[in-house]
Amino acid sequence: MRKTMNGGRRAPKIGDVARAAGVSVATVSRALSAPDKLKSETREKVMAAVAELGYTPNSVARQLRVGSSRLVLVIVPRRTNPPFFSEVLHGIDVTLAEAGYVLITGYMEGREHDLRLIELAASGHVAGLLTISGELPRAPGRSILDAGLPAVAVCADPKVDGLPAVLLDDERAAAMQVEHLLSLGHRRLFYVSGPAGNYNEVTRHRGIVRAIEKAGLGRNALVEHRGDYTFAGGVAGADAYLALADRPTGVVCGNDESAIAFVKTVRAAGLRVPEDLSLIGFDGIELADFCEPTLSTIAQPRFALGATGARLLVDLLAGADRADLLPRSGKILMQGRLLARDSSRAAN
Amino acid sequence: MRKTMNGGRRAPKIGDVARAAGVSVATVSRALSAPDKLKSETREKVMAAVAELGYTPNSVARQLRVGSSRLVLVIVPRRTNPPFFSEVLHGIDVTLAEAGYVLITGYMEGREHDLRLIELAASGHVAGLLTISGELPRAPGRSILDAGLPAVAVCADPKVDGLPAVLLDDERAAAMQVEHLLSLGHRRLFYVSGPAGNYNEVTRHRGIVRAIEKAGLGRNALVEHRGDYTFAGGVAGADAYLALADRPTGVVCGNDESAIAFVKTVRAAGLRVPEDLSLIGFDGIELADFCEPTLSTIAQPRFALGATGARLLVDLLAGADRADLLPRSGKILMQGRLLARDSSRAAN
DNA sequence: ACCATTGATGTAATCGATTACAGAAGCTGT
DNA sequence: ACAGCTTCTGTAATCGATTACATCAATGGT
Repeated sequence: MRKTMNGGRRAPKIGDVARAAGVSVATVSRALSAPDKLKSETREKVMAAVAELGYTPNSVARQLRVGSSRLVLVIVPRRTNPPFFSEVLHGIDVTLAEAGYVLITGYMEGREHDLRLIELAASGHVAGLLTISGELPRAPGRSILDAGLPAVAVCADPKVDGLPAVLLDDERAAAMQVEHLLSLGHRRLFYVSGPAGNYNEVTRHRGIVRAIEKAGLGRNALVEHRGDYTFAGGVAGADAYLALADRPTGVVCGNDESAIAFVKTVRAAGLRVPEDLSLIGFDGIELADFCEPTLSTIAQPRFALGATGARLLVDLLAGADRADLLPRSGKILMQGRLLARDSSRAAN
Repeated sequence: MRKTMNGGRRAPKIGDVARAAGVSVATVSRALSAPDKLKSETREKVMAAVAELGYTPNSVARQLRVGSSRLVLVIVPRRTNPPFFSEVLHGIDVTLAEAGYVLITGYMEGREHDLRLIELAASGHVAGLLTISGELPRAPGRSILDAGLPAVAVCADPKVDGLPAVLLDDERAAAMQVEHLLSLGHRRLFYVSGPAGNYNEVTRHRGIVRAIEKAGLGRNALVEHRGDYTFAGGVAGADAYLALADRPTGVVCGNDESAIAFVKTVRAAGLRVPEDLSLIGFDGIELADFCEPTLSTIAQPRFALGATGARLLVDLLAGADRADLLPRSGKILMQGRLLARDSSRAAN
């Protein structure tokens, strides 16, 4: 099989350009990477030959020689919320591109497959790593960090000790959910949580409890129900809510997906939102603005989370000192934004 | 800056392994790529040293030497439906991994950024290309195909002449929408289309018209409204529908998103689905099963589309003859599947 | 007129693997 | 014991760029 298909011509190499321009390969290389070291006359001669032949440097060879790559591998878990992460990826991509890097995504699927990602990282192709779930591919006796690549976690508490992270200030954001409902006059709240032990859940739960304490309400102002951030979990939460004798008028959901399921379920049971109960979600997904009624929620700064994480990695790759970029905790917290929409209104 | 962080040790090279095992570099290389050419005793000695040192071959060097890569670049347009494509990507990823390739995704953002992708392809890092929108990054005077990489389009009509493609049989699928509603006894249909000129729209429209003709109904059995596959387009379509004096009882939507918007809008106007009108969407997105009422639709075989496209590329990369893998049209068509749910029922 | 200095370019070593070829070792049959 | 094989392993060329160092020309100062 021919290696190239464009008319049988093989890709031009630096030597071809040198010959065409009547100079040495060193001069061609310099024309491309350090143009001001050349006499402008020579430079133009080389550039003309480059354009003429359609030369693109073979960056595999370049990488082998200089030992550094312009590729950043972003680890994306398979089981995740695509609309949410697509916007985070966008922020990462734009930031990396501005800094001259190329984003490549590696999906974590499972054991055998993930080994491939570890090898990719160890193989010298990749300059740095980002993970958007806090997790990294693992294999028995091997870690993707063995290769010594700089790495940053975005949007999640890193499962790896000491990994720098950029994430939402979950405690504050959850407090904002509570404060919103309390400010509307609701005095008792129902909470559909995330899965037990989950970092987001633990942190947000703390924010909720503290906000209630701070408002001077007792612990019985909060009725909790264990959810799991899924649609089905929202349905189950609503069923539990409907079964209560004395229902709180405010509902805090762990995310928008379960909030939408909650609304759908209580409406099917004859309750009206927001007339009978006010509800607030978490995440700010697109759908939250399309559903009926539109959903009050806390929007995560998705683009900014990705962009900030990527910026941090780029600075690390440039050799900046970790201590100069990060607080001692190793975590940069970003703030959520309250979107007050139709699913919440003043208690009567 | 130190290159590695794992205690200052640099990554072991093939020479280090050779020394540790007391053999030559050629033997180490063979132990890894052609184990049966070695005496088992030697092989085990080498493998022990490999494990001991935690050696991973530098695939940048390998690639430079052998001239072939195991990376496949998947071109993903930024403006696209993430939940839909994430499942397609999954199919691609699994298939490529089985064949020993690694998937990397490149997002198309716009001119300057896309140039980076062209350079990545020309740089020797990449073995082959997949596009999931039919489009490829372009820059003045350059095409990503100049590098001569094998390429395949999935899920879309290729905008590039002669690019092999794997896509849905849109004409048949659209005909299935019509047949479903006709079989339920609806005799007049309202159609919320996709944007004018769009390949999917043109092809599906043909399927709809032919299905109606085949049923012996006249052209006036179909009322058409120009949509654009968005939520807002669905709202506008519903408004047009509501303004009709004599409303058809069957509604065909170009996709699920606009179908959901349509339902929401007509219900707000007091109509009931499916009591007053039956409706069918297109795509089979998750949400179609969560909304109220659950949406009848045509599910695209998303995983299979990705897997089949990736399989095709892998075969091409292995040197298979294009003519042996593809029909003369250059397109492999896959069938949609009817999901009859609550939004459609027998006409009364 | 000559040496020192600067600037521009060329020569060749280098990155870390793969692999053609050569050479060594072990067998077999006579 | 030796030619003729086979089987295994080692030596060194190679992939295409970058870059340290060498070379050469031009310039300036005295």
